[in-house]
Amino acid sequence: MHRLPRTFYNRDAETVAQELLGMQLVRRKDGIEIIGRIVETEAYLGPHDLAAHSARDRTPRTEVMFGPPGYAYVYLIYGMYHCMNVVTEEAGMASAVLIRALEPIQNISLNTKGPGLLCKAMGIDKNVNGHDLLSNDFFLTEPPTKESFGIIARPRIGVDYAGEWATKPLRFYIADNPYVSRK
DNA sequence: AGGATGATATCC
DNA sequence: GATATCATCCTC
Repeated sequence: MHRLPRTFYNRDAETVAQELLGMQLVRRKDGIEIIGRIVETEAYLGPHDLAAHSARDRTPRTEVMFGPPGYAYVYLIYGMYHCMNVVTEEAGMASAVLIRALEPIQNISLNTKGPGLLCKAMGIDKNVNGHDLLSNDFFLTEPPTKESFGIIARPRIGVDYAGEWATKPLRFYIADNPYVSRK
């Protein structure tokens, strides 16, 4: 199995968000290999993107977003759920891609339709914030067999506060996939 | 439509 | 130190 290289992540978030569709997220935990296929993502472009966490000042929470590409940015939301992002672009460019839904591939029994639920299903929490995604226990790969699919672009979810940025089509999902969180 | 639930940012 | 806010999900 071949991990995605650092150069994959060192591109603009909009491109990475689309190319992550169909890729597999692998997590090795307690001797078990958990695998999910990414079916839905959202791009957060940087400080100029009013929906991105990095649009506010650089803080301890968002520090990872400002770092080099290929690292996990994980944070607690609404006191109960975690959200997982992949940091994109070179250090200093605070952009990232939110993983919003997975199709279960291996060792997943819980619901993975939604950013909070997929983190719960894969055992992703703040302990892996800042984790290198070119590591041996938490990484992304290309699927063994490549399949073609349509990509749908829609406005991002839960960012109504972001003015004109709320309506930009930066949410991407695989057409007709039953594991997308919502249409 | 409203509640759970707590870290974080932003005020005083 | 206090409070408003949240890139969510579930139940009613």
